[in-house]
Amino acid sequence: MMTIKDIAKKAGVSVATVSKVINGYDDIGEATTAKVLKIIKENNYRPNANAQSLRTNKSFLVGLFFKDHQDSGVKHPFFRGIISGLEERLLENNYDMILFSANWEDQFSYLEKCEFRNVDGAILMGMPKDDPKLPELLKAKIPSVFIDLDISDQSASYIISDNENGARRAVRHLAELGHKKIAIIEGEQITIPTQKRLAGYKAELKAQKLEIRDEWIIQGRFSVDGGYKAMKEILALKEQPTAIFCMGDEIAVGAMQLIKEVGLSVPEDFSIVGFDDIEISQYLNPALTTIRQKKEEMGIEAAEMVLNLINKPEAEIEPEIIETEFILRDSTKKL
Amino acid sequence: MMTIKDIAKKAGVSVATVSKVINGYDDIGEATTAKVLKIIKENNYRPNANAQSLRTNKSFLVGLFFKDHQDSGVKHPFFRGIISGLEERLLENNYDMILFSANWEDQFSYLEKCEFRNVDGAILMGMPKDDPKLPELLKAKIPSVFIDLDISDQSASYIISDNENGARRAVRHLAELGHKKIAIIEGEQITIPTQKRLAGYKAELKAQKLEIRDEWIIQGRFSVDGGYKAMKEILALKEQPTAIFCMGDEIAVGAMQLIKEVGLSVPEDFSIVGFDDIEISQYLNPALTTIRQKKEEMGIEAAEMVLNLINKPEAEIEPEIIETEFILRDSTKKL
DNA sequence: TTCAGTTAAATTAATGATAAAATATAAAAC
DNA sequence: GTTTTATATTTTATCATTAATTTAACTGAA
Repeated sequence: MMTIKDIAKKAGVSVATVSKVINGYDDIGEATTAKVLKIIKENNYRPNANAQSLRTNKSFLVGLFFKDHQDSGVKHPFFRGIISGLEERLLENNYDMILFSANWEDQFSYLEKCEFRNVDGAILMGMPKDDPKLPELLKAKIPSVFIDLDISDQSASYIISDNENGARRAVRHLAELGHKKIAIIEGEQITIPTQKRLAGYKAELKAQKLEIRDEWIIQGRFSVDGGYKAMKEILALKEQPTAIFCMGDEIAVGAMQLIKEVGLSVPEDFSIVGFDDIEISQYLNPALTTIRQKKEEMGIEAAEMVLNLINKPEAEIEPEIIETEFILRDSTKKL
Repeated sequence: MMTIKDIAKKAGVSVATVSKVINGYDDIGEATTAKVLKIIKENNYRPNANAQSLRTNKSFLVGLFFKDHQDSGVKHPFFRGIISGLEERLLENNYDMILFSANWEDQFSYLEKCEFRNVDGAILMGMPKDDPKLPELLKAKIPSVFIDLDISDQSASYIISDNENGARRAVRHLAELGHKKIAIIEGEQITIPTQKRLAGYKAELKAQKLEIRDEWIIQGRFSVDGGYKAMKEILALKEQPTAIFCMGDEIAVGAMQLIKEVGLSVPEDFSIVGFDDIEISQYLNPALTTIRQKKEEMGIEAAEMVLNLINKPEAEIEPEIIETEFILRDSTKKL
C-alpha cells in the first residue's frame, strides 16, 4: 500500500508538500500541485484514516448503538429504515458508521467503545431511559443523538416521532367511525413512546368526550407475543371494547392472531389501529390501518443532528419532533 | 482522555513497560505489573485503537458491505438476521463492524474503503456476480467472505444456503400433495440463488417425472412487485398451474396479493411455497409455507470464516453450504 | 574478583499523517 | 546591490502505540 512518503518520493517533493496538496492548502505552486495530484491518481493513493485520525483527532466515524428488545426477541422495527436514512446523509459528508450492538449486556460501555474507536459522534437507539451507561457518555460530552429517548444536553439531542399527536390521530379516527369503547395495548411502560402515546390516547378520548376506563388500558410489550397476551386479557373483560389502539404494529399482529384463533374477525368484531407502519403491515390480512413513523426521515435528521453537534459544538441543537402519518387500510370500520 | 503516557507517568515507569503489561509480555516484574494494572483500572484507561492499528497494521475491524436490490426498493431480507449472527461471533473476538452500504453507485470501490479504514477483512452481501469492483478487491487479497455469491480464492470464500436442495424440497412437497402443474417465479436471473433454485426446481420435477414447461417458468424479481407482476402473467396463461414455487417470500406476498384481488384464494386455487422465511411470512393470511434460510447461522458462519481467513492466511478455507429448513404452514394443500 | 547469564526495565525507532515553524528562492523596492 | 516582501517548499515536532535494541542490576560459577 502506497503511503504519503512513497508519493512524495515519486514526485520529488517533501511529505509535507503532498499533505498540503491533499488538504487543499493554497501555498503550493500550480505546477507542483498538478504533478503531485497526477502521481496520487496514477498510484491510486489514499491517505490512511488511522494516521489521520491519530494526528487530527478526528475520525469521520459515527458510532451506531442499537439495542433490541431483549427478551421479546423482536428486532427494532425501524432499524433498516433509520440506517438507510443515516447512511444517505452521513456518506455525503464522508462519514462512515461503526456498528455497536448493545444487546450483550455488560460487555462494554458506550463511552469505552466511543473512546476506543475515536468516533466523532454517536447515535443511540432502543436504549431505556434508565440505562446506567448513559450518564458517563453524556458527561464525556461525546456528541450524541438519541432516537426515541428525550435526552438533551449541550452535546446531546434527540429525534422522536410526535407520538402524542400520532396517538390522538389514531383515536380520533376510531371515534369518527363511531367507536365509543376504545381500548389501548401498551408497549413497555418504561419507554418514552409508550408514555407519550398513552398521553395522546387519553387526551383524545377526553377531547371526544369518551370514557377513559382503566381496564381498557392493557399493559403489554412491543412484540407479537405481547399483543397476543394482551388480547387475551381483553377477551376476558366482561365489557369489551369495540376498537383497539395498539401501540406498535407487532402488537397489532399478535392481537389479530388471537382474534382470528377464537373465531372472531377484524374489522367486524374489533377495529384495530397500529403504530409504526412496519414493512409487513400492508400485507396483513386485513391490511393494517396504522400511524406511520417516517423512518428514513428520522435517519436523515439524526445524521444531520450528529453532524451539527460535531461541527458546531457551541450551537444549541434543538430536539427534532417528526410528524407521523395516518395510513388508512382495512383493519378499521364504522361501528 | 488518558493515554499510555499518562499511565506511565503515574506509575513511574516507561511507556514501553505499560505497553508490555497491557499486551501480556512476561518480562515485567510482578510488582510492576500489579501497580500498572491498578493505575490502568483506576483511570479507566483504554488504548487508542487508531494508534494500535497504525503501529500493528491490525484494526480488529471487519467491513460489512451490503447492497439492496436497487430499483425494487426491497431491503435485503436477511440483513438483520445476518447482522445478529455476525455481531455475536465477531464481538466475542473483539472485532467491530464498520458498515458500508453499497447502494450509492460509483461513490467508492470496496477496496478503497477497506484500505482507507484499514479493515482486517470484509463481508459482502447482495453483490451481483459481475460487479466490476470485485476483481480489484480479490487481487488485493483482502480476506473476504461473500454471502450468496460463489466466489472463492486464497483470500476469499463464501457462505450460501443449499438453494438447490431447498428448491427441491419445496417442489417435492407440492408434488407429494398431488400437484402436477407446478410453476415457478424467479428472482433476478443474474443472482446465484435464482440459478440454483431453478436448477433444483427442474431436477425435482424430473425426479418426480413431472412436466417441465417453459411457460411455467416466469421471470421476476425479488420483490413484492415482482411477484405481483409475475402472477399476472400466470393468470394470463391458457393452461394454468395449480401450484407455484416462489423463489422468495416477497415474491409470494405479491403473488398472493394479486390472487386475492382477482377473487381467487390460496391455497384453494393455488398452492404457494416461498423461500427465505422472512419475518412476515408467519403472519400472512394464509401463513406461508416456505423454505427457511438460517440467517443467524449464516451470520455466525460468515464471522467464523472471515476470522479464519484473517488469522490463518495459509489455510484452505472451504465454502460453507448451509442447509435450509422446510417450514410447513397454510399456503399449500392437497390437490 | 571477574565474567557470563538472567531478569527487569528504559531508550530508541518506527508506523502514516498533519501543523507549525523555519528556510530558500525569487521578485520588488529602495 | 542590498534589503524587504511574498511565495514556495522543507524541516521538525507530534499524535498513541508497539517492537527492537540497549542498559542496568543482580546472580552464580570459575
